[in-house]
Amino acid sequence: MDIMSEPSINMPCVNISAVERDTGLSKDILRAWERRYGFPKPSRDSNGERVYPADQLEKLRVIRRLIDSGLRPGNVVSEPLDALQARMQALPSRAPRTEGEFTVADDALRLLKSHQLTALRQLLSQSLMRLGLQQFVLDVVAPLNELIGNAWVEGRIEIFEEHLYAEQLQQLLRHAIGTMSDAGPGPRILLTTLPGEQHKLGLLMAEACLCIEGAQCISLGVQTPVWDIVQAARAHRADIVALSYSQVTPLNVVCANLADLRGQLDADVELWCGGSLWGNARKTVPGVNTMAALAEIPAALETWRRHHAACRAVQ
Amino acid sequence: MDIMSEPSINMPCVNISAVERDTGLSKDILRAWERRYGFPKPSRDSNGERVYPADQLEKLRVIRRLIDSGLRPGNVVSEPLDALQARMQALPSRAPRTEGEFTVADDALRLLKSHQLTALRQLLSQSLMRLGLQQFVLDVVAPLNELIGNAWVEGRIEIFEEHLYAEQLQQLLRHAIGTMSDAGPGPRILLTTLPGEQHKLGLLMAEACLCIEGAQCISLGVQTPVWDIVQAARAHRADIVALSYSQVTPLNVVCANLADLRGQLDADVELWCGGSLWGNARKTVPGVNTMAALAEIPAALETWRRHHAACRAVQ
DNA sequence: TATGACTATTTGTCTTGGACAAGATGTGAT
DNA sequence: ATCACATCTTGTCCAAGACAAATAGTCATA
Repeated sequence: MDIMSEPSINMPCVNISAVERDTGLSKDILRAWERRYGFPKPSRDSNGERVYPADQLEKLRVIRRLIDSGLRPGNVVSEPLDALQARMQALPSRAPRTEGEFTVADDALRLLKSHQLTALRQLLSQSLMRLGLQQFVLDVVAPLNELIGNAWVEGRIEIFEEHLYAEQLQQLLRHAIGTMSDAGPGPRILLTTLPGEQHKLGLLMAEACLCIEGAQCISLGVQTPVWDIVQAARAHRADIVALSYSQVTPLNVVCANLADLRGQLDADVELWCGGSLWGNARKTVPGVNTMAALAEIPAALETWRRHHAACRAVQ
Repeated sequence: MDIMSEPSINMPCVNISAVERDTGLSKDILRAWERRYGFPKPSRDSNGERVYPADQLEKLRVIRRLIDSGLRPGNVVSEPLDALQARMQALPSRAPRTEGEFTVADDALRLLKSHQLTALRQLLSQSLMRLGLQQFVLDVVAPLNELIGNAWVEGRIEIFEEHLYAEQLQQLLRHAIGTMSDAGPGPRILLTTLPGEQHKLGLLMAEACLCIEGAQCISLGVQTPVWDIVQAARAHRADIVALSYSQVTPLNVVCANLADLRGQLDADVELWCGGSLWGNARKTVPGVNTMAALAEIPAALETWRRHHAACRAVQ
């Protein structure tokens, strides 16, 4: 008798910690949903502790994905599984343009989906060589990022595929940046993200664009606490602190953090913040230079250089 | 008035979630210790929620390390900080040899502390060229990691310095790995860490040692959920899934995760798990190959190759 | 002196039910 | 349309208790 063909009998049951691990939903959330929406509804073991069957875990994964794509728990948690799957199909797909420069990104996505890692690496590497780093970042990586992001919320690619993509691109960009001379005449720029922001790719893209323009980049990697950014800026006498954000962090949180950091940074250190979330943001923080796109970087650097030269002349 | 000389004024305060992130101690544990031992004793904000000052957080890190080394919470949590630091000194520190290979690590730490980034990069790069990748990883990076880790829990270096160090070393290792041919004849190895484990350096060190031995490494980066590891292993037909852990994750959690993953992975895929936490661990998980040090990797690969060749011969 | 069995203590994790603030949504006025 | 205000929603935190697994302590036996 095949053990795999009878899931309902041998259905593996797990405790609340395992569910937290597998779904990314905290214990508090799991208990709150059970109380409020009646799902999940785990059975209990001899000790009264929750035991989740595999099918509820599966449904939780679907719910997680729907919530990540913008739906609200109250609307989806209590619905049956087939209704949720129908909603998955009906998710709004953002107009996929298929213009000239985008074909590389499309090809890359196809290769990623079909797990042809070596070919993907080759395609990206060739594209980088052909276009040069700056154009590669602006015309290939940025659209590809968006493509991948869309595909993820629509459930067309898995998390591990997104991880894999990010890893490949990081290797490529890191390598390209590393081969440039690091003793540029430009400003000293401290690069990092604040706690909660894990996306390293945006940071690397910014670093690439800055290095090309001759800036001297010092990257702290991701998730540096505010206090440590302040200290690092002092220790390394940074002229500019540059942060990167993806869309996942709420705008209010970002603004609060920026205001906090601006208050603690020395006044003569500029604070730049990039990320696509500034595209349609009305909000602005005083003393912070926000950029919606990587393409704005060269102009910003030019402005800094002019301003800085003027200051020096005055002194 | 120098702001740096008065840490008690600008001492950053954090909530319980941040403490959980930084120390690896769960909210439940933090509350239980406060109830049982009277420490930590955070102040409360206007809403009655815990607010931990930086010095308590630092003490928690020291406590964490002492517990990991075998002491019990009841004996250390309620003791004053200086007594704990005295205990730290008395730890059976793995022979702080000051022999030849270690001087590089010492020099590197000095350069990091004095913010001489370029010199640090040069030192590490030269050391890599002189020793070769494998010996560099085993004899320089591993001890340096431990040095930095100790310095960090003892408050001798700042978080941003640790970030900076990790970033430099990642660049170096990534570059070195990238220049090797990636079409080795060895097993296909899927590399990643589980959610909660953010330390990428250990992963990179493992990747370096594996690639040198001719293995075909596919890195997913950090924090891949169990379910996605399983899918990735299938999609890329991995022979081995290799995980990396630093000390911050509790042994219990690690074992639970491993057992979970082992249960979901196909039976013919091996599961390897490396990390210094296996050094003094009595526990072992069935079906998981645990390694306390990177030096064990070549032998493990050799064993796999022999076993695999034998299996093929039988078929 | 070891080794094994048994008891006592320690310690991590789970439980319930309540609370609250920040975010999202709806509503009405300008 | 845009803004301010009121009203849900929802994630996170809290308290105090419970319990089982891990660990230490005790004692008897080989």
